[in-house]
This record gives sequence, C-alpha cells and structure tokens, in this order.
Amino acid sequence: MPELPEVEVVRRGLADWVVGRSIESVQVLDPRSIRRHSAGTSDFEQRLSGSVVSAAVRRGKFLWLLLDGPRQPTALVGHLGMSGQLLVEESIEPDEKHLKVRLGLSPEAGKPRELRFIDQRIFGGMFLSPLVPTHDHLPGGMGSEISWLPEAAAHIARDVLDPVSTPESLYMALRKRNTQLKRAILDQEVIAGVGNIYADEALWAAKLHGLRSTATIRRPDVERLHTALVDVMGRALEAGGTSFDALYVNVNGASGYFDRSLNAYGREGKPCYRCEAAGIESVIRRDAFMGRSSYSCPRCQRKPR
DNA sequence: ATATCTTCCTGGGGGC
DNA sequence: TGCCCCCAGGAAGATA
Repeated sequence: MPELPEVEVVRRGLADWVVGRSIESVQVLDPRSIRRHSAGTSDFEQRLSGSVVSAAVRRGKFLWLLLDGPRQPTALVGHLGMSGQLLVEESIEPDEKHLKVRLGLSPEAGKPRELRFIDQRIFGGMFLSPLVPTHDHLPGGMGSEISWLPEAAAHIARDVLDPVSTPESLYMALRKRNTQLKRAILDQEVIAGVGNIYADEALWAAKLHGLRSTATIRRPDVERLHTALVDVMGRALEAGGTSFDALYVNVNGASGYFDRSLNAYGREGKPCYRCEAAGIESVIRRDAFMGRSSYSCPRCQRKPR
C-alpha cells in the first residue's frame, strides 16, 4: 500500500505531467471518494473546473495540487489511503473497475488528457481545502516558520524526509508524549509519513521494541530510530523511483522494495536476518497491536517489562 | 486536556 | 464449488 515513498513518486509524476495545466472538466463517479468534501459533489465539480494547477506538494502521506484561480488560494488534496492510485491517461483508455474521479486536463503536446483517481477500498479520497498560514514549530530553538498548508493538513507534523526533521526534533516530540513508541511514530502529528510497514522496519533496524515508552526513551535510541526511518524511507523511494514509468503517475501497492527488502514486516516465523548473520537462532514474531499486526525479533528488540 | 478506541471499505484468502 | 468470515490499512471523530 502507498506510504510516504510511493506518495512522493506520485507527487513527482504530478509535477511532471499535470502542473501547469488547467482542469477543464470534473466527473465524480463515486461520491464516497470525496466524502471529505463536505459541500458535496456538485460543489466539488463546479469549484474545481477551470482551475489551473500550479504545483504538486506533499507532506507525509498527504498530497495536494495548488490551484490558481480567482478564488481564495485553494488546494485539491488527495490521500491514497491504502489502495488509491492517481493515473495520467488518455481519454480513450477504458474506465478502471474502481475509477472514482475523472479530471479532464487542458491539452499539452505529448501529455495524456485525463488524471484519474482509482480506489478499491475507498480509504483514500479527494477534497478541496483552503490554504491557511500555519506555524510550524521548528526543533532546537529555531523558532517557527509559516507554511501555507491546506486547512485539512495543517495539523500534520513535518515529514520524515524533511531536512528540518532531525534526531533532536524527534526526541523532543517523543518525549512530549506519554505513550508507546510505535503508536507515537505512527501518529502523523509527531512525525509525518510513517505507516505500519515502515514503522516495523525502522524499529527492527534500530533494535527497538514498539512497546517502549516514549516518556523514558533516550537520545541514543532516538538517534538510531531517526537514522533507520530516513534510511528505510530513502531506500524505498529509490526503489519506487527506478520502477516509475514516466507515462504514469502510478502507485501499484507492490513496490519492488517491499518484495525484496523487508526485514521484519510480514516475516512471522522466519529467521531474523541480523541474528542469523550472527549465528544465533531467532524467529520473527507477530503480535496484535492497535488492531493490526506488529512484527519484531524477540531477541534483538527487547520488549520492555 | 490527552490517550485510546471505533469506524469507514472491499476483495483476497483460509476454513469448512 | 461456494459460502462465510476475517483481515489488511490511515486517519477522523468519538469516547474515556
């Protein structure tokens, strides 16, 4: 499913294929996909029609197109949920089974005429949101900075791959919370972009158990965690980038990275690679956590008592 | 106030 | 073979 690296690949595709063009027509095929647009389908279609896309922006797993128009500054916000796709395609292509929204784009040489939102499970969606000036509190006494963000995404923290996210800023954010480590890194208001898979991968790489308390976590632990998060996201982004077909703005939910490089997630009952390399037998276990699964090595990720 | 639980949704897959 | 039930996931809103 799409996580930060996949969403970034989509953003780059939108920047290449959609930015600078106008949205000439809008067709909502399933209103559930725009349920976060509270004014409804016809309002969405009318307000979006005729706007010009000036940029593609991402923070965490939220993605938005900045719209230039006569109205107040507005973003078309998209979230892929767990099965969403954005595809740039020719109008002649048959409708996908789970096509939810079709945007007709102004003609441009060599570029397809439609941007389509496809979503099987409908956890994702699109909606219009006004841009609001938002204070981002920067770490380490650097004060605050104003960013113009869609109102609906203004609460999201800085992103894992944002240079402003540092081990120290993560340490400060974690220490402010009183919860379990994995809960905290999945919380988009602590650090944006981490989903269940990368949370488990980063915790494994940092040799930390997700049940550790954020209130007592130490700097060296957080430094390893931050390094692991940046590393795992960075490598996944490279993998997603290399398989990116320039004709598509595509997320297919099965990036090559997932197939080859997972150390913990989905490996229940299989040997922990790190322990194996050290000549020690240890098997990845799966535990229920927050209504989903957590994978960890019982030996090198010590569970707190 | 903060922390945690529930809900939204579909189709693949396991069990029988 | 087919049905039924569970499971996967992010995040908003409800609840404790």
